[in-house]
Amino acid sequence: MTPQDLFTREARNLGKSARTKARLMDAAVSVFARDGFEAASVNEITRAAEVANGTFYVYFKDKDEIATAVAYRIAHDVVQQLDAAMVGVSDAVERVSCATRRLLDLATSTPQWGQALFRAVWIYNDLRDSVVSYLRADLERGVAQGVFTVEIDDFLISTFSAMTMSTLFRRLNGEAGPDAGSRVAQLQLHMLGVAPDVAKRVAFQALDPITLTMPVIPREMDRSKKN
Amino acid sequence: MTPQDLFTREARNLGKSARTKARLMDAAVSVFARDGFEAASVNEITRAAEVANGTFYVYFKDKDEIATAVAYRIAHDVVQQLDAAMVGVSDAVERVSCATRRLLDLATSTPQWGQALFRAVWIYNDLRDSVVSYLRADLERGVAQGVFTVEIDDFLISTFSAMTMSTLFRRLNGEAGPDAGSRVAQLQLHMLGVAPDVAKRVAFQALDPITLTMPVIPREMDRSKKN
DNA sequence: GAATTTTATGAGACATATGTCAATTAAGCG
DNA sequence: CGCTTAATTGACATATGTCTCATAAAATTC
Repeated sequence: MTPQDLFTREARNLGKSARTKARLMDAAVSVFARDGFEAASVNEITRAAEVANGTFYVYFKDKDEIATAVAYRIAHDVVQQLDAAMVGVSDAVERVSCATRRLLDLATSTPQWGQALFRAVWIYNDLRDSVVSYLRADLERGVAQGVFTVEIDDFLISTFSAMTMSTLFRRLNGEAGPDAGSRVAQLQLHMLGVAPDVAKRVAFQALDPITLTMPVIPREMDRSKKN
Repeated sequence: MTPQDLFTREARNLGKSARTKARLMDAAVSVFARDGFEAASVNEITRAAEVANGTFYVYFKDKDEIATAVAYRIAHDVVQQLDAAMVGVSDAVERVSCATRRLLDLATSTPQWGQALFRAVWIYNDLRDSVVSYLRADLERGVAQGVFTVEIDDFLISTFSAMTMSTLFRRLNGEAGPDAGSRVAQLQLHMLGVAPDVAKRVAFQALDPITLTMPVIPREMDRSKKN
């Protein structure tokens, strides 16, 4: 179990069944990250999880089921961490910039999750919507505050997200350096109509680092019925 | 043969071998567009081309070979058409806006090619570079003309392209309407530091429509040795 | 129109994936 | 410990895919 195996870590005090399921999900994350959703095979996942082929089907109906399970868990956890990292930031310009930078930091600090998140967002549209749901509010706040001078609609939001996601992609592939978050945030603010000097200052201001962590569930809670 | 079968059309006056190869390439385009590169199978391609399985291997070593052949041809043709559509446009702001809009128009006018182009650009990095090669020149021209106020480097160019490509993706999936080209061009100009009123005017100015067409090679030229 | 070269075919050897199931092993418990 | 239930296993039936090759069909040449 590597430090990347967050599900297994989370389940280490739970029953055997929960642990095996967690192992499968961690294995799925790394196989999806390496091969992509399409190319990944159930065999590859069970091999990575070090369980027999048949074990997989005890926990998941098929590849699609584990894919959605993993994708939604990752999206959920990332959104939660993002939310937590943003409490106390009220200025719209800062919030928008912060969200982009935090998302990139998080995804880069756990590359396999970052990869899986990236791939999942392309495939599951409603998942993408959930990841960017808070974005719309921040953008509209900025318009209300008079700092953004563009019309906020689905097109703008999609384009904005695409900028973030493409940066994530390049970051994960080593094509962009650690300042990529700040740089794309700056360009996004330009796009929204923020004055260049303000954009530069906010996008490059220092941010204390965070990493993706997961709760450890105590043994007592094992009573929750496993599916 | 549907009007989409551009390779077959181009090869209709050539020898049998060239025609069969063209049929395979057209079939590959539509299968790749429908299923993606990974999921596509040689069987599916030969079925679409209405040839036997073995015939495929006469012309291509494997799936990868036809994939690159198709991807590079499409990229090459699209770039060529794009170039042709831009002669006479010298203003940097107009050129940049025009290139984005034309690319989207082209790719949308032949959706299967658009899909294949989109997928290919994600997979073959050098191909992406070739598609955006002229972009750098136009961006630098704009800086020289004093109309763009950002630094032109790989990061900016990648982000810029990602905006175009994500729009292409949504356009092909019906998530964006015919004005998507103008809208994303406008946002790109904002990002580059162009004044909002200029950006709006240039991005939305009328453009006479073009569609993807291919040369018809006369029978005489059949002497070119087939690979 | 017969001979020769080019092109196309599809059966088949081999590989890998999916999902099921009867049998085996491990865990939990009084 | 012995019994019951939960968890795991891996062989197997089925399916799909890749690539080769001996052979057939078609086109070209003389």
